[in-house]
Amino acid sequence: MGIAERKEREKQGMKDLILQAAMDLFVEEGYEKASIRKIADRIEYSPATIYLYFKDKDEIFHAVHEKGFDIFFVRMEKLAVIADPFERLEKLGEAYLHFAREHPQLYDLMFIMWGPMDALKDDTHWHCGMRAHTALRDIVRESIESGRMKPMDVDVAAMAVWSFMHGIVSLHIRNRFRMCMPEDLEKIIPETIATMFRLFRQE
Amino acid sequence: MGIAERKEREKQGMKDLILQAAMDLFVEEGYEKASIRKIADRIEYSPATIYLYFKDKDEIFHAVHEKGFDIFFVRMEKLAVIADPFERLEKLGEAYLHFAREHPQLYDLMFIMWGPMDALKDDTHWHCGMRAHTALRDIVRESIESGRMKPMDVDVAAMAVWSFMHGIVSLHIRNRFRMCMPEDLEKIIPETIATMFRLFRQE
Amino acid sequence: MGIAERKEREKQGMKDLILQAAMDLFVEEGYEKASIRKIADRIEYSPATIYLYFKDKDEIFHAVHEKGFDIFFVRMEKLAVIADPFERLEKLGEAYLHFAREHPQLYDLMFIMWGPMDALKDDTHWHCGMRAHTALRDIVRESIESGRMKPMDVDVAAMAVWSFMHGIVSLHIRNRFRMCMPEDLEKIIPETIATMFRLFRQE
Amino acid sequence: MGIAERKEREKQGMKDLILQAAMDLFVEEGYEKASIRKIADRIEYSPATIYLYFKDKDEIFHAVHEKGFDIFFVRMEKLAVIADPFERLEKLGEAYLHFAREHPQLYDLMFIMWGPMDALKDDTHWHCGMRAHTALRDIVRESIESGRMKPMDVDVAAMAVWSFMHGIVSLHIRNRFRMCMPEDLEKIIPETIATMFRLFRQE
DNA sequence: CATGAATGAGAGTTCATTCAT
DNA sequence: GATGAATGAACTCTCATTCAT
Repeated sequence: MGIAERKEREKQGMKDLILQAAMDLFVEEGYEKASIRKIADRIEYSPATIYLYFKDKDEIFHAVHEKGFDIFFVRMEKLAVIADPFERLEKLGEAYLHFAREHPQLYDLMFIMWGPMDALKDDTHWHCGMRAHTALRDIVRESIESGRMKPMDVDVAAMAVWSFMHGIVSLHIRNRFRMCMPEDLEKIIPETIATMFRLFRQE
Repeated sequence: MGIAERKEREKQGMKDLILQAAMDLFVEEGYEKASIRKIADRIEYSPATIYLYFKDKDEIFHAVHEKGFDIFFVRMEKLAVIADPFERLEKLGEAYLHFAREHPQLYDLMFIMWGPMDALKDDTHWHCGMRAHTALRDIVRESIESGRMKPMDVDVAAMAVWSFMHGIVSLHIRNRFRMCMPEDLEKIIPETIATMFRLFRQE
Repeated sequence: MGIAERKEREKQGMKDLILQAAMDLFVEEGYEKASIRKIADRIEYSPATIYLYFKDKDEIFHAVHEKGFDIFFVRMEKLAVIADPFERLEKLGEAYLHFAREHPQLYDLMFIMWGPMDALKDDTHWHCGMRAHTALRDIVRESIESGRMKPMDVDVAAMAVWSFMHGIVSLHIRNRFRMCMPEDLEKIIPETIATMFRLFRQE
Repeated sequence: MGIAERKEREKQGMKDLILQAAMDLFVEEGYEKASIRKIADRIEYSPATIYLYFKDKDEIFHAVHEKGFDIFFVRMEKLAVIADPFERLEKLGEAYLHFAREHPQLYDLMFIMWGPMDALKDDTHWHCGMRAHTALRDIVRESIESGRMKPMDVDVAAMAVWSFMHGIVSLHIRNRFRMCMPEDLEKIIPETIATMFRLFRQE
């Protein structure tokens, strides 16, 4: 079994190598300009080799996408141990920020970038987004029901929280906060997030 | 002077014609897929003609960008007549949403898309962003000072408001709210915005 | 008007240049292997230039095709002056042979080669073939009705004549008569054709 | 000797397997579009395996070619039992038609297609053609000598018969008889062949 | 001023083929 | 004996851009 296993591991390793290079390129240049050739160049393989591991450009994009959500969900699920739902929501916000700062390229890909989105293959993407959104909604509902969060419509609250978090994170990683000095940003972003959650908290 | 003036006017007219077509195309197909040839076809000139008015595709991109901010600022300035600063802030939020929904690809271009930002040409972009941000900060400050908005750090509040508005608008535009039915979105988005502003209001 | 005319002539000249090179290649290497690049190389232009004159590879193929039939029909029509229908038929056979020997590549393309034949664009091809076949049928009918040709079903006779002529010509230009010395072929082919027509003649 | 023999048999078995798949593919998609990979897929071996049995695609082509002639000759030889030479000739015509209709792409490969005939490898092809032609000539000679066929030069007659048969069959196979309905073709083709032979017969 | 003509570069993709294992 | 992995070369086609006219 050793051989088959090793082969499998090597195959996965190659896929990962491609995905990493692809991700970098997608984020650096956007989906359209990131070419199979450039991906191949970067990992020092021939373009044809890419096609041994992925059917086409779309498939690469979706694979990177999925990989991003895998990491994302692992992070999210670690918060499940926090008993107080509102505290869980706050930590979720922090985790969201950290994820975005640690994997700005992935975040970009997952939540900002236009992909091919053929509707056909969109399933994965849609499913991941759905799952994340449902999780958020559940936490928000619990928070409100527990009386720790101001009473409001659950869907509205979930949309508000996600929108705010996405806004701050995406403006940040796309460098739209240039009016602040980087060292100030380091402080003001968490502060802004904290302030927002304070507004939602039921005192 | 008459001749030179007329020539200047004609030249500007041609530039506008090109920009309008370019904007439409960027809007319809995105930056990458909007080719010079397609722009030329649309205004029934030859591709070469475009180059008499703009150095390259980048320059068109930046000109469209600027034009977008022109439209944007005209909208914003109409709100100056509103006396109450917090009400002005709320209307600003509404105006922001309407701008984004009426010109989604323009919003995309201005606030989301990377574009070919060669540091060099980035000046314009930076300047526009700065101007918008300063305007927002002023309104926020006035709102807090007038006691109509909860007291908090001005920079934090400005960042919070902008982040939220950008977040909701960009998730919407880039189709990340697919979990809601379009007709529901129509209602829930304004509701969410209203809810957010209520949280900021000093009761 | 001079300028427009000259331009038109030059444009047609370029088209002809491309078509000539394309024809050579189609025949030398077959439709599949004849690439746009090779056509471009042969006329010492860039591949992209080809696309200024023809939409795609199909269009080139069909244009060559049409050109072939143009030449073909001019030849055929010259025979209309011959009063006796059966003699006209015999001369038609000779003309067919001469056309094939003078333009073996065109003949190949028109009557042997597989093209793309998308059914969609097949119209031209179909139409040309139809026209040629109808002309043949008319001559055959006249020949029989005039009593100069043995009485038989017109459709059968037309098919027989065409099949025979095509057979001998195509085996010839595709070099399937290698068992005969070239100088013998020169004699035996016309002789065989003459013999065939003698069989059809009503003595 | 047993082992070597078995190995040889197995090797031949594998070759046959490949050839069968190749033939099917050539038949279904034509030579150019039939890729080594597709052949390999079909027999569920890897593309590399093909190269253990055949040097390259050309060699496969020629082997299929030869196989085609094998089938062809088996058919032809079955007619040897017919005593009357002219009747044998007529049956040969019928057999030729049936072979072409049952294996149209094989016929195409053997008698129409250029293939990658490197002069070098052309030997086989030439030899097969020669053999077929000689057989035909012999039958024709016998027919004439027996007085059942009109007296004429043997070479001329052989060429005429083959040309006609090849013409009707190849126009049919390459879909140049589109002016007739398929169901009409079914009747008119055999009729035309019968008519032709009647012309050759000595009454 | 406007353009027709041209092109180099590059896109995604497929193929026949090789070779270490 | 069989193959997984790899690749160079080729494919059709589109693009931004230039330049002589």
